[in-house]
Amino acid sequence: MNTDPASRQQLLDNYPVLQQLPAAALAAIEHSAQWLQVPAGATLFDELQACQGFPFVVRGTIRVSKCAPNGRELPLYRVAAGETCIISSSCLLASEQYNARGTTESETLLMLLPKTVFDASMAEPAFRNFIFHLFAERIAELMQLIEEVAFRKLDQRLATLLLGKGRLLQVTHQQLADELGSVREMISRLLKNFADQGLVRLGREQLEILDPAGLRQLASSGSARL
Amino acid sequence: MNTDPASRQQLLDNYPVLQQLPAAALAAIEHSAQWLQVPAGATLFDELQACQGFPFVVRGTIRVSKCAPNGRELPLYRVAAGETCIISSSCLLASEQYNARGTTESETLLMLLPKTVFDASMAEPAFRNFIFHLFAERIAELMQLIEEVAFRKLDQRLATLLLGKGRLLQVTHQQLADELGSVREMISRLLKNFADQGLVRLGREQLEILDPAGLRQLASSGSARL
DNA sequence: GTCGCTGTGTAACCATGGTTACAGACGGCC
DNA sequence: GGCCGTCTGTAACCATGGTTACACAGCGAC
Repeated sequence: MNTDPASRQQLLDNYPVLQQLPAAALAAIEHSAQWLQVPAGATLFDELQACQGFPFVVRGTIRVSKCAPNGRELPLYRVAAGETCIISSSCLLASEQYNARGTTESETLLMLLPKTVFDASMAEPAFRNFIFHLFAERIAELMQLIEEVAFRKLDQRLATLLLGKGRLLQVTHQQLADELGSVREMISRLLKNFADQGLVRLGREQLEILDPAGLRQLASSGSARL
Repeated sequence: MNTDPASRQQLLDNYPVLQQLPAAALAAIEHSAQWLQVPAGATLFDELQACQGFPFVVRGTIRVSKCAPNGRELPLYRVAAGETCIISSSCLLASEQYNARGTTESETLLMLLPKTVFDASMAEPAFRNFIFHLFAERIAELMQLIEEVAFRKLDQRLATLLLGKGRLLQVTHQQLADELGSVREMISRLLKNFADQGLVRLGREQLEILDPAGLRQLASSGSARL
């Protein structure tokens, strides 16, 4: 198939497990895999769709999210280069339909492995272990997310979101809202609050963090609203 | 170790995968496993605790849930005989701490496999596949749960909960509240609503479903509150 | 410049659901 | 019967967060 050598090298660099496979197995994968170059914002898969194949992300990231009927959207996790999409794995293994949506966040290059070849590859211990360990790691993230949406308040979640991304963020309120499964107006409201308390300074499409410690405290404990 | 023959047979019946293992592997498991007979309501593991071992449930069920600081509790899933606990698997594989609580729902008999032996067993393809497939199946349930708590309203969730358990339920309002991560008063309120609409009839520690179709409709679509 | 798009500020309103605080009902036990 | 514990009913209140509806600011295209 179309195998641009540079991309192939990137694939192998990002997924070292592929080099641990027997030559024949790797050849089988490369022979039947389909390469896709996708622009930012494209929908790779959606709810109720059958899973076509297993994606290896070579460049870019995929954002996997649940969508509410009214258009709100809650991101579940992201798949960066070298990682795997547990929903895809899960669907392929259990032969189920997708139960979330996957969209590209930036221009993305991926190699798509057909279900039959994915199944065959699972016979390889190295490959199986690779998938398995990423599965295990992602579980904790999902648990964390459940706890977040079920029990934590929006201002706490927002504060958490703002932390650990440097002093100056280039984001719109809408993007923050999407990240939390909320709406723009709520974010504006809460951010204004934060600003009033001297925690942040607001600007068009940007946000300066003035008091990380204060934010951290707000994130973990009680709120101070409206 | 203490291996009551009847329990051993139950173990093998519930976990056929064990019989597919080489005799030596099974022997190793049986040799180092620890049997536990636990009363109902006992806490098997809790958040921030290291994972001691991998449980095979022979009789009874384990309820795994997230706990909010204020005492509210949201069940994530249950582990019945023959099933596995993905949090335990995940913790053992990733060497992480637990991030949820596990309690027995009834008197429970389980066989606990130490981490070292669990790791060793993962070398067996049959065992690995067994764990893996249950992993895959549980993922969808967790996604479903995230969608529930993030987007669905309490009356819809309650209606869903009531369905598919027969005409006459023996439950207290408190138990229903615990099942949904809510509080007793809300459940009473909503149930009274349901009763006013002729969907159910209420009684002490019991609940008769009069109009399953109506409930189903409410569960899937719009509400009618207060 | 001005048109128009995107992003922001803001206020009023409303739906949801949690909290507090009782009263009473049922049933078991003495 | 009387006492007590559990379960239920209910109402008032409040916090959270989503909805609606604007006004306006920044900025690029023309």
